[in-house]
Amino acid sequence: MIKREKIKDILSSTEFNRETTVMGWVKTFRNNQFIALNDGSCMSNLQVVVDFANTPEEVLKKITTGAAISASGKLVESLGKGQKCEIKADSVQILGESDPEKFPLQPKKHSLEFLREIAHLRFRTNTFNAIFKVRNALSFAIHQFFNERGFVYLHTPIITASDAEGAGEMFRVTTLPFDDTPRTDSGEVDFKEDFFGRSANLTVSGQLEGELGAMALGEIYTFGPTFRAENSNTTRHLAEFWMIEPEVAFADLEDNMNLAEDLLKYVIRYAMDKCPDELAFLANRLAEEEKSKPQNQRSELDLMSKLNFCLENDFERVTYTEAIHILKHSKPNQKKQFKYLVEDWGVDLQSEHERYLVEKHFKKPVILTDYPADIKAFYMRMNEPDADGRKTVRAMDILFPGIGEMVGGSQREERLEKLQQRMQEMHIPEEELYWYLDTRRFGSAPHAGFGLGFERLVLFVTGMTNIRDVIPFPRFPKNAEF
RNA sequence: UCCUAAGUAGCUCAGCUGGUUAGAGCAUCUGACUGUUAAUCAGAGGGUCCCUGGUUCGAGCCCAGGCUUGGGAGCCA
Repeated sequence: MIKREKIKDILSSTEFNRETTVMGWVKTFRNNQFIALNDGSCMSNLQVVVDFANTPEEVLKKITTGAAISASGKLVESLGKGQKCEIKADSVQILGESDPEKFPLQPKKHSLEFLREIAHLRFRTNTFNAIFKVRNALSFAIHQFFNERGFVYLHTPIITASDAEGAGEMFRVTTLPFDDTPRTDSGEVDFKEDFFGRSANLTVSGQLEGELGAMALGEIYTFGPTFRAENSNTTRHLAEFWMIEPEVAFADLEDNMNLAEDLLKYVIRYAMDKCPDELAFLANRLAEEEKSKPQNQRSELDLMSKLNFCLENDFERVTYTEAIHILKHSKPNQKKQFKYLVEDWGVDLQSEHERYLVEKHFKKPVILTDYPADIKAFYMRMNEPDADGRKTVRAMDILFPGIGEMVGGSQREERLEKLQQRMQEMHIPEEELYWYLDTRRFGSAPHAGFGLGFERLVLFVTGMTNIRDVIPFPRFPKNAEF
C-alpha cells in the first residue's frame, strides 16, 4: 500500500506545494469538484479538489458519500474560504464504493435514535467520532492515574460461580442443553452436569475478588465489563457496561473519597487537555440541542463551564442524615412537590431527591456518606450507632448533575465477627463466600474501595444524555444487535 | 416491570369529522452549472401508513391485543 499521510497531520502542516497521498471516507462531494474527506484522525475534513475534466467519468460517479478513496496530489493553500489548505488531486482511486441509494448517512443532521439503529455505521458521524475519542482518552487516563500511583491493574473474572454478591439479576452461563436439561432426583436442574460443575453467571462486580487482591498487593483496580440482567429501560443503565473498581488496603472512607475525587478530576482534566476539538464540537452540539428546549429546562452552564466548574470546586461531602435534614426542609418537600415526600430517617433517596441536592441545593457534585445500614450492602463497615441508636455504614455515593450516582463505594467491614453477623442478618450463605471471609481470618486490615460507572463518566464529560450513545455497541433489554 | 408519548418515502415530519389517486423538506436519480462549504437551478422516481384482528359501505385516522422506540419511575454503576 502507498504510504498515506493522516489528515490530522496535513491540516497542521505548513509545508505547502508538496506531493502527498491521503485515504479516507467521503463526507460530501460538492459541485463535481470538492470532496470533504475524513479519515478518522481528527474531527475536521480535508478538502480534496478533483480535476473533473481530467478524471474518468466512472471514477467521478463513484465519489459518493460514504465511499472510501485514495487521493494523491499537491498540498496547496486553499483558494476558497473555509479551509486553510487542500489537496489538488492528480489522481483519485476508489478503494470501496458506497451505493448512494442505500448508504443511510447523509450530510445532514440525523437523530440519535436513528443512529442507534445503525450503530455499525454511526462511527462515521462527527458526533460519534468525538464521543469515542473522548471515551478513549478517559479510558487511557484512568490507567495512567492508577499507574502513576502504584496501583496494580487486576483482571477479575468475568464468569463467576458465586451468586451471593447481591448486586442484582445475573446472566447465566451454561452449556447445558435447553431442551434436554439434566435433572436431579428431586427434579431440579443438575448443575453438576454443567461446564463448571456448578451454576455460573457473568460478573456483576469484581469487588469481592478485588478485595482479595488488595489484601496482598495493597492497591489494585479493575477496569472491565460488567453485566446486569435487570430489565432496566433508562438513559443511565446498560446490561453490559464497564466499571472501574479500585480497592485500597489500609485506607478508610476519607481516603476513599479523596481517591475518587482525585480520579474524577484527573481524568476530566486529561480529556480536556487531549480532546479540545472533540469537546468543543460536543459542547456546540449540546448548545444547539439546548436551544430547542424551553427556557426553564435549559442548563445554566455550557459543557466546558460545567467541566471546569467540576475541576475547580471541591465535591460537597454530606452525611445521609444531613441530606435528609436538608430535604425535609426543602421547598419541594414542604410544598409537596416531590412525588415521594421525605418524612423519616431511614428511607432510600429517590432520584428526584438526589437531583434536588445536586442540581438545586449544592449545584455541584455531592458525596453522600454514612447511609442507614438497612439499605446498603453487607460488606460495608458498620459505624457505632449514633446518639439516637441509628445504625449506619461507612458508605459513600458520588452524585453528579444530570447523571445521578457516578460512584458507589465504602470502607469495607474488616472485622470478621461483625461481617458474619451482617451476612446472617441479610441471609447471605457463609459457605459460598468462605474465600472472601478468609481475608478477614488471615491478616485482616482496614480497606476501602468503590465502583465507578465508566459510561456514566463518559456521559458527563461528553454532555450526552443517553448512555446508549456513549458505548459503541449498547446492550439493553431486547437489543443486542451488531 | 410501571406511567407516558410516539411509530406514515432513505431521513425529519404534515395528513382535517373516517371519504376518491397519502403530501412536504432534505436525500437519491437525470440534466444544467463548475471555487463549492448541508453548493445552486430544473425535472423524475420512491409508500407493508409498525404487526394481527375487529367495527364500518369505506380505516393512515376509531376499537382490542401485540411489537418496537423516546421520555419519566424503579433496580443501580
